[in-house]
Amino acid sequence: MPLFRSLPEEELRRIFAELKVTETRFKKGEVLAMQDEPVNRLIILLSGSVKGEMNDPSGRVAKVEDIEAPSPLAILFLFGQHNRFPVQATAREDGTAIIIPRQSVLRMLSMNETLLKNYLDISADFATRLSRKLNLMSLRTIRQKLAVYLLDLAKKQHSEAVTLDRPKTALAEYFGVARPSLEREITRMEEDGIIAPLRKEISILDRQELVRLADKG
Amino acid sequence: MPLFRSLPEEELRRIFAELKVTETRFKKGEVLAMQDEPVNRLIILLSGSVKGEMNDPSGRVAKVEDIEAPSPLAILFLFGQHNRFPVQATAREDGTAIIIPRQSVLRMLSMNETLLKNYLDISADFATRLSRKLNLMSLRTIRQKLAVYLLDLAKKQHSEAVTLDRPKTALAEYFGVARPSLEREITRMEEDGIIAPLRKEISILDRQELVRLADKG
DNA sequence: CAAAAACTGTCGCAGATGTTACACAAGGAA
DNA sequence: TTCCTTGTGTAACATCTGCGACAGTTTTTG
Repeated sequence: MPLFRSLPEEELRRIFAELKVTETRFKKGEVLAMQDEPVNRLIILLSGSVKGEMNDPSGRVAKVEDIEAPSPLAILFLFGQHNRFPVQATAREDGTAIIIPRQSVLRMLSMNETLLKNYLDISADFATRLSRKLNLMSLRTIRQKLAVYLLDLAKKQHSEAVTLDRPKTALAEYFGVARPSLEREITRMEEDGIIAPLRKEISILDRQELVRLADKG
Repeated sequence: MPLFRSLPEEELRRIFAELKVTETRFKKGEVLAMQDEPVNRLIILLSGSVKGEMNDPSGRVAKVEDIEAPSPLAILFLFGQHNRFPVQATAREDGTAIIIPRQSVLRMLSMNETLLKNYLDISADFATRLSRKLNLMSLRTIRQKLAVYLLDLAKKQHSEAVTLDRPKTALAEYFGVARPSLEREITRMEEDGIIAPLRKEISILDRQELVRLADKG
């Protein structure tokens, strides 16, 4: 559990003794937090997983985000003026979570500097992901997004032959583009000799060109 | 100064006495932080203003963000694993700032709960803005973005006749679209009887339709 | 005040993307 | 295994958007 990393168990126990902390079980399909509901408590997944959905009033579901235990929900929005859940959080499977009211979180963080550091680190990591995605979404063309994404994957996987970390369907959704459009662009980059795609495996043939695309479009 | 709001001056003085805090002046055009430079200190603008730019290696400038005093820079990225400035920060005019090393920020926050709360509130507000922009960028069409943006403005300004809070040039950039495309869409929505635009003043004629667009596209 | 810079409004065309539809492959569940 | 769900690959066509250019207006600056 990243939030409590490096904390001696007795210290943790001492802190918890002073706080209002609830542990709860939830079942698959249960709604842990409604969209636009005020975030007045920190929900930390201990086990299980949760999906975040934005519901159109038209009934359909829009964007999706998955969160695996152990991880906090909406930690970036616990404080501030407009602190509301950006998505509806629904359990994907049975699991457990602990719930800490905002005021208790505040007290908890001021009780232990390591804990505070952990909290800030976790928040910053979420913010970084948010920022990265925003950068990706700001790119004009699908080709450009692909270039950035592939280079990023190659870096993470330390290889010029990358394996997509999600199905292309999900990747298209992540990019905010239509799936066939993404496929088409992959095909075109293959025709241009930049990559060699095979299902989820994509080899980078012309790294220089990818870098050029990522930088300049 | 939001970060130190509700803090008695003597308390503030007591805290500062224990920390490494530097005050600095900067001149117009000076670079306060390079893009991708590690964020190992908190920079708080006391006066003046700063622009954030992403530089393409091709020389041109990409996205822009403006920050006015009093406000911290890159507060969301001070902690965490990949803590680097997302943009280059350049002074738009002469001004002053205080600089606090990361470690001192940590100590400072654990010394006073009000200060901690302020810090978390400010962070959350930035995260909220980031999240809102991401949502906007995720919308497929310019028409949809406009709908969401106008409804948001109308809410903030408590009126159906809104005044754009930035030039259309800047709005197009914020949307990540070409300016003429934005103008065209405004014209079309006028032709459709949804809005009545005049320079920066835009009256909402058919709110229902706007809401429908914002929800479903 | 005058000049420069930034902003607004509009065209036409080329290119990028969305949409819908279909066929097939892969993987999981009964 | 067989069914069923999800993912992959491709095509044609309509639509949306980007781009460059230009003229006119407003705002800023010296």
